[in-house]
Amino acid sequence: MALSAKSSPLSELRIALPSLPLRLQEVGRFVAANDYDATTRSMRDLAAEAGADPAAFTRLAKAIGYSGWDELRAALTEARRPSQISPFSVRAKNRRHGPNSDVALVTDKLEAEAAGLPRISAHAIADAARALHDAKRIWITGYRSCRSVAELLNYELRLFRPEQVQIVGASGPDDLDLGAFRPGEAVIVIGFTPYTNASVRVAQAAYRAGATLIAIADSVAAPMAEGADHVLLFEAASSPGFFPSLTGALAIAQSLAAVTFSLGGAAAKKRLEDTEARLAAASTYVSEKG
Amino acid sequence: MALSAKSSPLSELRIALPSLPLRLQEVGRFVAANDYDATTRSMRDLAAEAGADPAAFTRLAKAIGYSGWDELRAALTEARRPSQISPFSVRAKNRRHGPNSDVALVTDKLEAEAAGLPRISAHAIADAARALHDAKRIWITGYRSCRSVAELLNYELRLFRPEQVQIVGASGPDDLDLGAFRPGEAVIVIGFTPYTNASVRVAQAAYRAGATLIAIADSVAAPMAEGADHVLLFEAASSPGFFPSLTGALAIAQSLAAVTFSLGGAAAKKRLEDTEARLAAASTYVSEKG
DNA sequence: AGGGCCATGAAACATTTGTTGCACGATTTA
DNA sequence: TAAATCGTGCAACAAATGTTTCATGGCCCT
Repeated sequence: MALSAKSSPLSELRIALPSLPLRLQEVGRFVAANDYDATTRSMRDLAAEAGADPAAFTRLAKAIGYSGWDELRAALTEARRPSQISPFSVRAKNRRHGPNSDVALVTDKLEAEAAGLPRISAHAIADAARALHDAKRIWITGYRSCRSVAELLNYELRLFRPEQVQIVGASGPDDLDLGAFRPGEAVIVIGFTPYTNASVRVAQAAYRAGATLIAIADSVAAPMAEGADHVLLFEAASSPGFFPSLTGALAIAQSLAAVTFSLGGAAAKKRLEDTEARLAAASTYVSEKG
Repeated sequence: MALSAKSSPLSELRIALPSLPLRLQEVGRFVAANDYDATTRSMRDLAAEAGADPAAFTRLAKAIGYSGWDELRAALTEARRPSQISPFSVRAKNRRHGPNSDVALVTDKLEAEAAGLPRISAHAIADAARALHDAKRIWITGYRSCRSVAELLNYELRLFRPEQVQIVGASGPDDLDLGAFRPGEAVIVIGFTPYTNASVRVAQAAYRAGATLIAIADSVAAPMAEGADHVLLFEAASSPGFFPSLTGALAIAQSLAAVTFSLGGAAAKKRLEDTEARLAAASTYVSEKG
């Protein structure tokens, strides 16, 4: 079984990389970034594109334990070979118990989540996005594990609508924000069983203020979905394991942001580009290499 | 680029196959059945395995309109090249318009994400979880949109290991935490293209300190994956839309937490129950209705 | 049957491949 | 400061690559 401690050539490369000479690091990075070309094109060809000496590739291979470039490339080729075994056959054996029950747990979890995603209603999301598009201001709420989803939504929406989006409670006690809800604004509340009192309070405040309420929840019976103009459902409990799954909620949040952006048209695009340009100017990102 | 928009070289081959000489048909079938080997191994090598003459490969290539085997192989190689990630601006364009384009966008996004999830390596996650289980302390890092994933991971892990988990930079400047990394501790860094400098700094600090480095990234070539003991890959660019998808990263984070919890056994379970009991006592949750 | 045609395998060809020895320069050590 | 070590590019090397040529053998047509 291929389960042994032997790892892929790319991991070997990655682990050895920091302890390598400068030039070898360069070509090592190049190989890692272009491993498909590494398996198909010639060493000299790669060297020309990487702007390095052909010999460096041979030396790199030897430095990480191969007899030469040929052997390293062969390893990369095998690692890339399309798997002939179907994932189902793997699933069939070693169920539940045994040395690899952890792996089975992960596999189950991922498959369950993948199966859950398409059940999300695309129409409902598109409708909610239109509501967001029309909103003068957008408030976002999520407590406990849902806070992460709330923050991602906040982040993405602020990329192209910086002044009009904020998380409830971000700049002080929640209660202050609750009084600020106005008609024409949108309030998003994210949550699932067991529901936190705080999120329900936010939903009620939004409802009373006449703001557009968008609930992202695991059930239409969720208390924060009461009186909501839009309810977007995901399956929190669909996955095996001990914590409810947030993948569905996150997928909804991302779709919501994407559609809202698309509704924003040229203006939104301009805003996003400005933001990206500012980040680039502040050298937030690692610069691209040739 | 030899010819204009032609179909894939493999279909060209299949079409021309019946009108070819006997021997060339055999070779052609072999190429069609083993096109991965055709792109990676040498002509003579293939000939030996197919039980044919090396010259037959050159003749086959010429028979279907290529200048030689090299050119045919180049075409096969390009046809097999993994779909490259297109930059944001390119992806933003060429969207179809129409009344329901928004709905289509959501559907595309969800389907793509569902398809991407099962590609995550369950083994790698299980291994990383074991490393987390053994770690004396766990540091978590994620900037910009990845911060949301980092915070979810932090939240879930703290449910059963409250004193040993923290987000880098949560209690002051990042730099203070970077000096606190120790061998025996684990550092998780989450990120994708374009990579923030800050996340790379954290990864390097972890490496230098001898801590166990776990990278959750979109590529093995990611700078914060260099020297990492575990790399968990997700597809950020797999989904249509304008922002990279975090669903994969989130699924990894949740699986990681679930497996780590399961490794924690009875002790972890006790911890979780205590936490839940405390939250219930503080009446955080909405009480069940009859 | 004979003559032309084409398919086929083996061997020789010019290129290109991965590798290695060597010299130069930078950095470290005594 | 001198010696030693290491990293690096260049150039020459043998091996392997794809291609071509040539001789052979089978096939069809007149």
